[in-house]
Amino acid sequence: MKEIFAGEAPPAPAALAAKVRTLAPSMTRSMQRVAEAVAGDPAGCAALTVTGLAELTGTSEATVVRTARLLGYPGYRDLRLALAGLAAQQQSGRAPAVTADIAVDDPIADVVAKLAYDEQQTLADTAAGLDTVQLGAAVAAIAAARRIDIYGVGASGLVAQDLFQKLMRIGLIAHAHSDPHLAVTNAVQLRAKDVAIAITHSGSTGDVIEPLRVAFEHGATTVAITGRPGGPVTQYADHILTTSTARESELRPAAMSSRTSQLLVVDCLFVGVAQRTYETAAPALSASYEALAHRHTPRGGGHR
Amino acid sequence: MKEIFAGEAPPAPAALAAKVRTLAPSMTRSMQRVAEAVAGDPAGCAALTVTGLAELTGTSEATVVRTARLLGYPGYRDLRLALAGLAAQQQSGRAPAVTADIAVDDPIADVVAKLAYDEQQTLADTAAGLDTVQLGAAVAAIAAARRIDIYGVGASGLVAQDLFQKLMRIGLIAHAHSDPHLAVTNAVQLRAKDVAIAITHSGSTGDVIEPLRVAFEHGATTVAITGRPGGPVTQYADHILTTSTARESELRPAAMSSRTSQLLVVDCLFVGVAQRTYETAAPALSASYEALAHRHTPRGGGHR
DNA sequence: TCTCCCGCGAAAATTTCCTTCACGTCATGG
DNA sequence: CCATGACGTGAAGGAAATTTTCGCGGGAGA
Repeated sequence: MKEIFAGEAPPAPAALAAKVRTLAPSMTRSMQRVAEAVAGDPAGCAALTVTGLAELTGTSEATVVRTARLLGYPGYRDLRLALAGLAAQQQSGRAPAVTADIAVDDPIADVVAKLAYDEQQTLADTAAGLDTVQLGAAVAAIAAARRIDIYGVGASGLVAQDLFQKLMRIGLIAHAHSDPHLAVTNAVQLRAKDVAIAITHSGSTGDVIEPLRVAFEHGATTVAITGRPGGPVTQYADHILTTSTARESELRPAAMSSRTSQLLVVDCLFVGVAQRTYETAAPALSASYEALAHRHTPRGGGHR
Repeated sequence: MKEIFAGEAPPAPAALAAKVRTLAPSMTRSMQRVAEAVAGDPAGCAALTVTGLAELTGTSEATVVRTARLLGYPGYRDLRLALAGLAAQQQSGRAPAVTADIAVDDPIADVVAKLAYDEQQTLADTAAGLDTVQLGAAVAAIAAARRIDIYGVGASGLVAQDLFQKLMRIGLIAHAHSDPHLAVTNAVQLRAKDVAIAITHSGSTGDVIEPLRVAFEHGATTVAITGRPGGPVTQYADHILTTSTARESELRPAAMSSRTSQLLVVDCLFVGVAQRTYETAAPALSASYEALAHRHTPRGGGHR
């Protein structure tokens, strides 16, 4: 007899390389070897059985299956199917144009091209890896919230500010906290139907986890935007939105691509909420637009 | 007796439908049913086991295997892999239909796709439209500056903050001002060899132009990051970096794409400067990385 | 009507996949 | 310093898939 399985995570088709990168930190050594092989040569691995892949990577079949599970598939068989699909895609599509790292002596034009390409890639990965169910749930919670608190420090703090500005513009009551103490003291005020959002790439930033935990324990709906879906922050999160992790280099800190990824997620949240609250959001948006108009000097003229 | 099969035809990747049609006449009735199902719904069939497909077509497993053989595959397993590949291909083929505007009733998945696509487009436009000569000059000025002041308000204020954080991380003396009064009072301090950067999408934000003008008149090198290369701000700018302007809509304020564009420019500036000051930038970067490690809760499952 | 041939599927045989369990290893805490 | 626990790991056994074998049954030709 067959049972329809109401899975929370539909397996990823093309977002596999991204998923590998995202989940790599939470993998064990052997699993990383398997994941690496899979990401490096999808076509080749698709031709192998569990046993074959286990031998190739010098691990056991159990490890291969475990890796497949971690990547979101029910078992190796399904990973293999996805692999075949991926292989076919990058076969037909243009070559994935391996992005060289940025070197110290790259001419400035190359820097621009590489950065733009990398960020585009990051966007594609993020979009592919984003769980729309979780996103929808988060949107619904935010749209219905009495009040929204957003936590982020460092580079993620700017993303938190960005979300705050956007939500405020459509008339929602939101706050962005970058001071951990104030964040915690404010989190205590949250109740059911309020929403708390934590933004942290590493998923283990204590200054951000702590207020989220408090909010969680006070019954608020909690959302985590993180690049590590298995990280500590997720244990207090009702909804988890995963950002993609691009490989970093010396001249290209992780903060750069994680920011791009986080901003896309934040934009999605915003547009989703704006859709749901269209009746009030639309007038609020145009009102704020109007209000700003007079701060623009029509010609470079003076001012105050 | 078993015959090693010296196949003249390696399995067909995408030409499956054609093959089915070609071989249909030489098939028995049951095999035709199987072939038809396979050609009609590759994705669906790829999800089925031999038994499943046999049941679906009202035939037996043996027949399914026979059909797979006839189509040129060693067995059903390989047919299934090819099917998965085919499905993935024709899935990706229908991607670029996302150019439409975001509507109020778009499902959340569409919102994600459209936003990602738009931002990718913005990045490409920005990279294409960026004047590398101006960029190089700005980089040189920043790398040699005694001090860097950055002006931005509203959404651009966050970009200013981002640049500030980055420059600070590589040991430069930078400030980001969002308070126009403080900005002006600080701009008075600037001298030759100092750099002032104004970030404004409209190019006519008085609060940002004013401090830039003061800096300009005090002999500092001035840079404008704007979407309007002819706007008022440019009359006080030694170097102009143009950001791209994507079309906006009701649900997608201009701030969204201008921010993406501005951030790319800022990243380019940063990497360029980091290259030029590599000797000091590299250690500073790793030092800041080290310093942050302590703020992460250890038990995250992380390595490295 | 009988016979031969071929399509067809049930069930055995085999491969592949998954699960369970026990053994190292490392880190923690006494 | 050793005891203790947690975890990563692979080996072996069990489940499920795939492939093969084999025999039934139906139709065409004689």
